[in-house]
Amino acid sequence: MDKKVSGSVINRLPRYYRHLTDLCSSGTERISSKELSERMGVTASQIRQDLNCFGGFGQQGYGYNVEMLRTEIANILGLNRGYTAVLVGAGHMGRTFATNTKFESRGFKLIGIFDSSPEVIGTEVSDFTVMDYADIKEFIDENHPKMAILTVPKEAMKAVAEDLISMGIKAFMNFSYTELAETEGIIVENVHLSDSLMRLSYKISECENKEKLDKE
Amino acid sequence: MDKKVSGSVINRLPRYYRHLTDLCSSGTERISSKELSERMGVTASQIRQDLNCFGGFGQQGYGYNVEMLRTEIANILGLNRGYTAVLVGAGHMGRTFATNTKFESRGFKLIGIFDSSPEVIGTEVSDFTVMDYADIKEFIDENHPKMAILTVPKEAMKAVAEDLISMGIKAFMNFSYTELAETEGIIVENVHLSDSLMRLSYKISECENKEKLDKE
DNA sequence: TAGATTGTTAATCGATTAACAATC
DNA sequence: TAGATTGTTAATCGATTAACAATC
Repeated sequence: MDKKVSGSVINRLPRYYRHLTDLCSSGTERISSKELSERMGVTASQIRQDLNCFGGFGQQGYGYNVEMLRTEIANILGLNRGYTAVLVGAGHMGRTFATNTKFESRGFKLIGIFDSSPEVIGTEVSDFTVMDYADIKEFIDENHPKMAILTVPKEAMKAVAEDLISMGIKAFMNFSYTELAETEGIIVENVHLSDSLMRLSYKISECENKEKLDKE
Repeated sequence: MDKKVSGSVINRLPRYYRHLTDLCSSGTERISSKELSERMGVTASQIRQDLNCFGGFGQQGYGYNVEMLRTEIANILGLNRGYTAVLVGAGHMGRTFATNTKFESRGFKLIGIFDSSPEVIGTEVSDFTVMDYADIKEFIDENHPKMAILTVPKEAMKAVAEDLISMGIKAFMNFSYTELAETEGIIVENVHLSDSLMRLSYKISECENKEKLDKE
């Protein structure tokens, strides 16, 4: 029925959700695509086009009900599903992500944290006791987590990913510098913080070059 | 002279850099756009188009020299500039980012870490002693950092950003859930980890829906 | 009813891909 | 020289914007 929704639209959905959440908590009841577009710095046309990929959530002459639209987007994103997740690698990044992330309101439920280093196994991370990676197969066979968060060193990433794929995990969030390729049937979201840093570096250089040119 | 390079091209540059770094360390000397395209899962055409925004780095009949191309991209990204950076907010995320990030090879040099909480001020984070945020103006006036990394709670983000802008900071990397708008003359790179999580949630739901349909 | 704003179609713009002459 | 592969132009494709009839 629905034709495939483009990647650009999907990438914008979390941003809509974020802005609608803000509007909700500031008590706004209704908003027009025009008002929202001004807040977000996009065109009203784009907002209407994007939303209409999923259905007609607005009302002519009125606009959109903020709370209703927020709920619709949450459903589209699957934020109500509570997919189970395990986190592998309880180093700095793993501990931070496990501690800071509101999994429940982002579509997931964290159910276990694993590491292979003896100094880390058994330590506490935000309500969890870090388990031995050697026991992960048993855990997966029992609990069937939907997703794995990989916060392991980049040298280990590929082996761990293959390992987990062989145990039936089909979705990954990968924080390591090396990227995990999206192969058949496997869903991957790569997070590369250093890419963001490099993009920022580019923008600063570009800006400096422009200033230099302006002076001439 | 150069016309404006599109955002899509810039977004891909760090990925090229990453792959070229891998090729370098595996000792590969030359690569054709075709080979690289297969490794990266993009078209050879796109690679050639992208690179030619910045110059002709290849040689007909030969391809590209890996090391030379990597250096060129590093220069384009400004990774050799060592822009000075301060980090504000030494909570979990701040400490992790300060510790895990290879600033030197990503265009930056971290020169100071700040926080406003008395329990955190004075503690050590990877070679740095956390300084009192109350003293940041003095520090900025003296050292003129180019960029600030914001790892503060979302409630504090906007006030801190305005504060720092008034002290002359023009570029930000923002980790807080609330986004920092790109206003005139201010460069911003927003990193929203929960957006990535939501995108992954979408992809998993989409995939499940498809499976369900296939069964019918 | 009159005004506002949607949903949707059509027009425009930009990005990606294909093709090929230039040339190492 | 012959083969390979670039740089670049032209063709295609997709995404964004504009416009407007439908309708609350």
